[in-house]
Amino acid sequence: MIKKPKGTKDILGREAKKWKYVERIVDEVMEKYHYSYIRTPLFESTELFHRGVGETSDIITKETYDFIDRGERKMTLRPEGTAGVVRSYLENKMYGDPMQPVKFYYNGTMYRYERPQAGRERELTQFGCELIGSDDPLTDAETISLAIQIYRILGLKDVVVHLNTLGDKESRETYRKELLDYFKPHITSLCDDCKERYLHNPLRILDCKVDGGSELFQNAPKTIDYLNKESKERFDKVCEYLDILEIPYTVDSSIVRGLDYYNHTVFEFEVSTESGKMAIGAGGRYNGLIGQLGGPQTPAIGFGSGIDRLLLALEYEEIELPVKEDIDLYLLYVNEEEKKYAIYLTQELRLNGFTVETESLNRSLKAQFKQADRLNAKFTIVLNSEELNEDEVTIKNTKTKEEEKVQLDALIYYLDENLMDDEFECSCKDDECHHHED
RNA sequence: GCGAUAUUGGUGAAGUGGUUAACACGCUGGUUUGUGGCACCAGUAUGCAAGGGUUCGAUUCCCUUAUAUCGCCCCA
Repeated sequence: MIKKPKGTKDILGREAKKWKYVERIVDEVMEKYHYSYIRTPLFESTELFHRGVGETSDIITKETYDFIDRGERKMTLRPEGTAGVVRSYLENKMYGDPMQPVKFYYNGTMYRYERPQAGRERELTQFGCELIGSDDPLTDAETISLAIQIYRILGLKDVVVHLNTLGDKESRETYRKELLDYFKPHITSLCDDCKERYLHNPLRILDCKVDGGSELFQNAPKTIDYLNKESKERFDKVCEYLDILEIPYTVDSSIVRGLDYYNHTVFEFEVSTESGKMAIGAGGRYNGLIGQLGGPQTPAIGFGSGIDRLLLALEYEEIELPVKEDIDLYLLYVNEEEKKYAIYLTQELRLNGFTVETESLNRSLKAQFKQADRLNAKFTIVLNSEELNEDEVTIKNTKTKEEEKVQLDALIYYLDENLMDDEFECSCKDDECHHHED
C-alpha cells in the first residue's frame, strides 16, 4: 500500500466542506478590505528563501523542502507566503504602479520539513495578506483588524492579539545588546536550550518554557523600553488606532520574529486548545525585506494564518461551521424502464439546481433505501412503471415519512416549495453570526 | 536533529509463547415475490505494520525500519 507522505493529510468529506467554507469567508473579507487575490508559484528559487541570514538558525539551514530540478536549478517549496508575493511585486515592478499601496492576499499550501505534531504538518495551508508601500500605523491596525474580522466571522470570539514592537533597526540592536548583557551573569543558571539560544537566538530566551515565569525572566529588559522616540511614537499610534477599531490586544514583549527583516509592529493571534495555547496566525511589519531582495526601500506589513490550526481551534470551541452534505433527493428504481427514467430525471433535476443521486449499483430496493438513508436524502422517490405511465411519482419526505403523489410536471415546483424552509441552523446564537448571510 | 507511546479485518477494538485470533459496529444475503431504518438468522482476517533475530514453536519476547500520535528544538 502506498501511503501519504509524512506530515500530509487528505481532506475529504465534511472536513473538506469546512475548508471550502473557511476559504470562502477569507475571500469575502479580503475583498471587502480591498485586497486582491494573488497566486504565486509553489516553488521558487532557493535563494529567495535562503537570502539574508538573520539571527535564526534552523529555518534557513534545514527546515525547507529543497530540491534540484532537472536543469540543475536549486528550488525550494515555499515555506511561507510573503517571499513569493514580494518577489512578484519586484518582478512586476509594482513599486512603479500609480496605485499605491499595493494590497494582495493569498491562500495556499506551504511546505516545511518538520516533525509533525499537534497543529503542525509538513504541508500546511495558509492564507494571508501583504500591504506594500505604506508605513502608516493605520495599515498596521488595519492588518490586525482584518485577521480578527475573519476569525470572528468564523465564530472565534476569543482570539487574543499579542502585540509587540521590535522598533527600528537602531532600537533593535540596542535591545539585543541589553538582553545579552542582562543574561550574561546568569548564563550558568539557564537551561541548556537557553544557553544555546543565548548564542544564536537571544530574543527567544524570553519564550523559555522552563524558566519563563521566573523572576529573572520577568525582570528581563523589554523591547518597548529600548525604543527610540520615533519608534515609541509609532507604536503608540498603532495602539491608538486599534482602540478606535475596538480591537482588544495585550502588549507582549516576548513576541519576536525569527527573521531579521522584521521591524516595528509584530503580532500573534492566539487561541486556547486542550494542549494549551496555540498561535493560529502571526504577522508583522517588514520594512527591510524589499530592500534586502534588491528592490527600493519599501515599507510593508502582512500576516499569515494557518487554516489547519484555525479548524482545530473551531473544533476545540465546538463551533459548527454551516456545512452540510445532505442531498435533496434519492431516486430508486428496480427495472430497466424505471432506470432509464431515473437517468433522465436525475439530470433534469440537477439542471434545475437540486442535489440528486440515484442508484448505480443495481442493489435491492431495501439496500437502495439504506443508501438514501445514509446520504441523508431529504426526499426519496421510488420510480414505478405504472405511475410513470400516469405521469406521476410518489415522493416521500424522509423526515416526516409522509408520502405524496405528485404530477411529474409539478415535481420541480413541489421540491422548491418543500426545500425552502429547510435552512441551516448554526450553533452560534449571537447577533454577530454571519452564517445566515448568503 | 532528540524523546515518549502506539501499529491486530471495512471500522472500533479484546487477546495469548503452542491446534479453529473474542466481542461490537458495518457490510452482503435471507426471514419479508417492489418500499428501508426495528427484530431474528447466516456469511464476512491462510491474518495480527515490514524485515530480521531468539525459540521446538511468535501476532505475543528482542533488534531494525516505516508510519501514526504527542512532546522538545525550531516556528518564516
